[in-house]
Amino acid sequence: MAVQKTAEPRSARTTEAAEAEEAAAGPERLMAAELADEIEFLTARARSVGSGRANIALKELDLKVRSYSVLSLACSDLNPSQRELADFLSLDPSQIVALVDELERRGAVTREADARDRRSKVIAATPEGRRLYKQAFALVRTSEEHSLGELSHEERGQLRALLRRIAFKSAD
Amino acid sequence: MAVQKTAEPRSARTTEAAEAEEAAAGPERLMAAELADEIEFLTARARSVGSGRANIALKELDLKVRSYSVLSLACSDLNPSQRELADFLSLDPSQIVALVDELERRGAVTREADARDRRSKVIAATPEGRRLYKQAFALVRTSEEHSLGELSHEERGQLRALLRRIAFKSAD
DNA sequence: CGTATACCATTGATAAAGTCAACAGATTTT
DNA sequence: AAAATCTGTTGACTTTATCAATGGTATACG
Repeated sequence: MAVQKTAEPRSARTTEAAEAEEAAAGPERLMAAELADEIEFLTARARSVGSGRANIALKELDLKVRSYSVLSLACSDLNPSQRELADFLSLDPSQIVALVDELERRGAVTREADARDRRSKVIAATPEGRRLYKQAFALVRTSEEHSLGELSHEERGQLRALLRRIAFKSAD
Repeated sequence: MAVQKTAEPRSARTTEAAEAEEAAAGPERLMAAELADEIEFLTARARSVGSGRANIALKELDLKVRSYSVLSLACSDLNPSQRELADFLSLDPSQIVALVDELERRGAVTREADARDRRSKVIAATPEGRRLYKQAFALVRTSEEHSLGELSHEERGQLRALLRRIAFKSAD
């Protein structure tokens, strides 16, 4: 119904500018701006669309990328502590508390006191947590596939390697 | 359960590990986790550290990456409307209102009614806004330089190109 | 023509996320 | 043993995100 024709943005033939390119129209007319060359802006936008999509996909499991990330790390055999989760996920320790609370309430993870340092608690996934993770992983996988669809396997490798270097710069 | 094995958990100064470089220990023990291979996670973390640093740098001008981005686009000669800013920056239109309000209050940008479509307002930078942008750009530049320090010029080009493709996927 | 529909900027309400200080228990340092 | 540091936790508070509703404007359609 009523195809909204986007009303020819700003480049409407202004008598004089007739020969100009015929409106790249899209919402991406601004790609010509200087900002669009800044890697940090592109990173921010990429993550926005990516995690946005992932959140939608995860909704059917009542998860968000945040809780998914915690669950994922809990499923690793690395026995992360909450502090490590906070550092790794760039979150405040208090936010981890809430996320673990929720996952624990759902029976997906457990807090077990670390024998070596009784201050910290290691987060581990329950069998049920692992089942949940499997499903979530599949959804995220599909979502990511959708987001990175245009990139070849090799290009993804490049991108991953580059991002890893800026995401985990040594202390400074 | 009772996984007391797990090789070398956290500290445990096992006599033999002494010769190794004193534990890469860092908060990045978890890089071995599956999550660390997901591009979207890396993207999220990269933008977190990046915009975090940029925000700190911009504080001396009383700007944030958000307001800086708006200002930057206002300084382009593209005459963006608020709607376009919202789309481009992945923000809600109502957030743009607040950001433009602030910049306008500071005399950095103006809202001028679009002659072609009186619903929309084009955001343009004042001379003072351009001066402010110049300073901000320098700060962001330095900050970004600090974040991407390890990447060669060529690698930055690759990264930029790859990010652009996933940040601006056509509609879907 | 006029009316219905869609759009833009704006406001306001509400939820989610981020930031910070303080605190108890545990560990390390001195 | 005392001081200093760390971990998880709570709570207050700010910022950001999300969504519905509205007035003014433009387009579509009959």
